[in-house]
Amino acid sequence: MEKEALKQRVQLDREAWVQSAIEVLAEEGVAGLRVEVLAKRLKVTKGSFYWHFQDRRDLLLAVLHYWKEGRIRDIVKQTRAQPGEELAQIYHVIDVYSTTRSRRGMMIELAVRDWARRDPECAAIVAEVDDTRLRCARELFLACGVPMEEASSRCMLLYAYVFGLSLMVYDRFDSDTARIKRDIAELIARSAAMKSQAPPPA
Amino acid sequence: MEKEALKQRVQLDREAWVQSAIEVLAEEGVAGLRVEVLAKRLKVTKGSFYWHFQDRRDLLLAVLHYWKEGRIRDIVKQTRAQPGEELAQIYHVIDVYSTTRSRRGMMIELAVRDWARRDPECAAIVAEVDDTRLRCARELFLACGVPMEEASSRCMLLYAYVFGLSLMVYDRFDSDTARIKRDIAELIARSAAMKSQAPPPA
DNA sequence: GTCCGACCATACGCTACCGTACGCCACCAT
DNA sequence: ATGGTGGCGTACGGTAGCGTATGGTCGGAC
Repeated sequence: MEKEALKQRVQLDREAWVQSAIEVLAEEGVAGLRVEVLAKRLKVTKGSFYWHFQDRRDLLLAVLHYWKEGRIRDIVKQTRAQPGEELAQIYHVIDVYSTTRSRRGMMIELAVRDWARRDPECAAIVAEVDDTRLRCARELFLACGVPMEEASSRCMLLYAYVFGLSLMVYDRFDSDTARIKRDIAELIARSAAMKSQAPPPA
Repeated sequence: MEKEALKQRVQLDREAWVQSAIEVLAEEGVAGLRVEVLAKRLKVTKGSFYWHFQDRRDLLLAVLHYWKEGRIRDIVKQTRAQPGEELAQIYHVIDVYSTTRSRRGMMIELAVRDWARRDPECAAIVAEVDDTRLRCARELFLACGVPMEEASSRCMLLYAYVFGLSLMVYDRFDSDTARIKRDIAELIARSAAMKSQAPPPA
């Protein structure tokens, strides 16, 4: 019998630590990601931690790679579209990132990016993820008939917008932020070069 | 005679501490903004710090308000345009934020925004700054003949874009990022509703 | 049964901080 | 000159966090 089935309190492995670390990362940022805090959250002591990890840096790098793998998996899944559905998929991508639905994911994203500003190793990971994101999104625009250079610009605008949006505090600016987001999605996704001019999704 | 003139080592005041704190903030983020580190940078001990400030929090709030005042001053200056020069001014604003020229200012901006994600008091300050920014930029669009709702959307897109852009690592994506930035500026600034269709600045 | 190794607890030294208490000194007004 | 005060240094207690050393426990292989 598999041990996971009956025992509530399974032995921890690296992945359990990493997943818990990502939780803390989302809530507190890298600076708040401390060994003893994490151990307390997992209801063990750091004796366990230093069994699974060389040191704190070892955990951080594991978190980074775990995050990268997950992101790239999600990206290729999100940017896969049936022929003819590419524009709708673009709208979907914008929607996913710009609404509060995926708040947790965005918190992690922002924490990692802030981290990357001061850690070259982290910046390299972010560079990989961004490169993948931009290329995948560009494919969608290209499939819609947008020429290469414009497609590059628009997908860059797309991601810069969604990340930047979650950095702003705009409650007081306009009462109808939903309309603004819809209009912006239009501006980003809709090109004069597109063949299909189907209306955006409701 | 004024004492500043001859003595290299002037007595420190609150503002000197705050300015130095903003330096550290840009380099290390709020988490790295420690009293004793700052004191060492100013070549004094923390005995001095606790003379000028109640505690660390007191400094942080002072930094926040100093930053806010500076931002709002810059914003109103940046969004002031001669009649007929409004579109050029929009391009200028995009340019200022999206190039590496004002790297230092952007580092502070990002540090403050990351800070705001976990500190409601900081978030309130950012909200004020964002509100001012958005309203001032909207005026520029309105002056260009863009209707209210579209002006709101475009200025929101503008700032979200410039902040988001500085979070991304896109070196590997395209060799000609300058062209991409120009094209994006076009997409953000140029509306079909505009009366004047003057070409963008070189 | 016993032995081994995976997993974890405990205890320790060390450093970086925070905040406080208090002492020192230069300078200014009287 | 002298006392007061602004500005800073010094010293201290306390906490949080990193990493190490070492011991305990429990399950499985034999």
